[in-house]
Amino acid sequence: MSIKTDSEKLLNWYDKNGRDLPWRYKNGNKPDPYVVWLSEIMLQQTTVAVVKGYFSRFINRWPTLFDLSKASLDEVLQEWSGLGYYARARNLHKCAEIISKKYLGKFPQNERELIQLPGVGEYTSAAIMSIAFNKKATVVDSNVERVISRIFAITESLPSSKRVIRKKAQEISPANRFGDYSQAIMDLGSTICLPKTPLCVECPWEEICQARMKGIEKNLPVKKPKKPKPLRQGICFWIIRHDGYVLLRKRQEKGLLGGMMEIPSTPWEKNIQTIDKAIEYSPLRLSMVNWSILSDNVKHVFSHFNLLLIIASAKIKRDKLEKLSLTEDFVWVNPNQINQLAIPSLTKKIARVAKRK
DNA sequence: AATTCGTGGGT
DNA sequence: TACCCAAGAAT
Repeated sequence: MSIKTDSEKLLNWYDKNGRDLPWRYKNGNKPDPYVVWLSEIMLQQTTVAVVKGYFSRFINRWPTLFDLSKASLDEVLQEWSGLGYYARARNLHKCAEIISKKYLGKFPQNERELIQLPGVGEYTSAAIMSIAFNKKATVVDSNVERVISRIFAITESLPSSKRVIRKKAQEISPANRFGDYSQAIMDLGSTICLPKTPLCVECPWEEICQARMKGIEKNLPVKKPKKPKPLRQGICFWIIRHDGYVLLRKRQEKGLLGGMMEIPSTPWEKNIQTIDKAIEYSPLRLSMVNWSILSDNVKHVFSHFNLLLIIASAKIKRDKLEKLSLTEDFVWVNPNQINQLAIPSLTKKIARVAKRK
């Protein structure tokens, strides 16, 4: 097998069949490192279909890295709302400041410095190197893992096969057009070398694919079975002030949904508390209000657990309000403006159910 | 090495 | 419906 002609075959296929994506530079135009970086951060563990809208809104609001570096973290989190993995948004904000101040607005052009930036790991540094600067670097994302596993019929399971995969991916990388090649092999994975039903007859690498020769392409890559998601449960508190405003709370900066606004709730645990016990976690005392339990629950799926929330609703009277001592992470919000805040999808979901009650 | 980090499209 | 999966990073 000739490595040179194989990479050329893929590049020829890419020239005709490469995807038309909003962040991708058109013929002749030089890529903007800011655009490459922003899109790559958004695309981490996130589908193209979902990213498109977010990318468009970010670029419209902050056309350059310098614009983004002047935004507050809360503004960035608002715009990131619903995209998930919010540490990405926190790191994005931090990284923008580093690039604008330490690097005077220019991304460094070597992997050693790129990988030190917050939110930039092995994959993303290689993506920026190759796509933004057309320098030699091997991207290994889940597309590449699938393509390489099949081309070389690697039957060792992920993630332990990652080292072999990386080695093979580096061996077959070309001697030029580094950016195009990175995008080409990922396009191949996302449009031809599909997880369930690979379209081998359309694949420029059909003849060299060892898994195809053995007829095992659909079974690769082998993945270690994932463990089941446990169920966590809780009770959240929809607290309505006399003027209709609702009480929200900002979550701590780190960890799950860090820095995002939430409906106050009990902790989320394996066993649900009794209502009386749960209300002890509420910002309000039982004596101050009458709680009603909504008939509709909220189910939500996180990356590593399922959540079931019961909604307890209460209206607080004007004369009780002054007895309320709220720490500064609490805020009263117009329920019709909740969607403009830095909220995760869970908060949006709870609010939708609670408002239609 | 194994966990923790969201969400929604596709099947 | 219930899975699978996604241009992964940080710890």
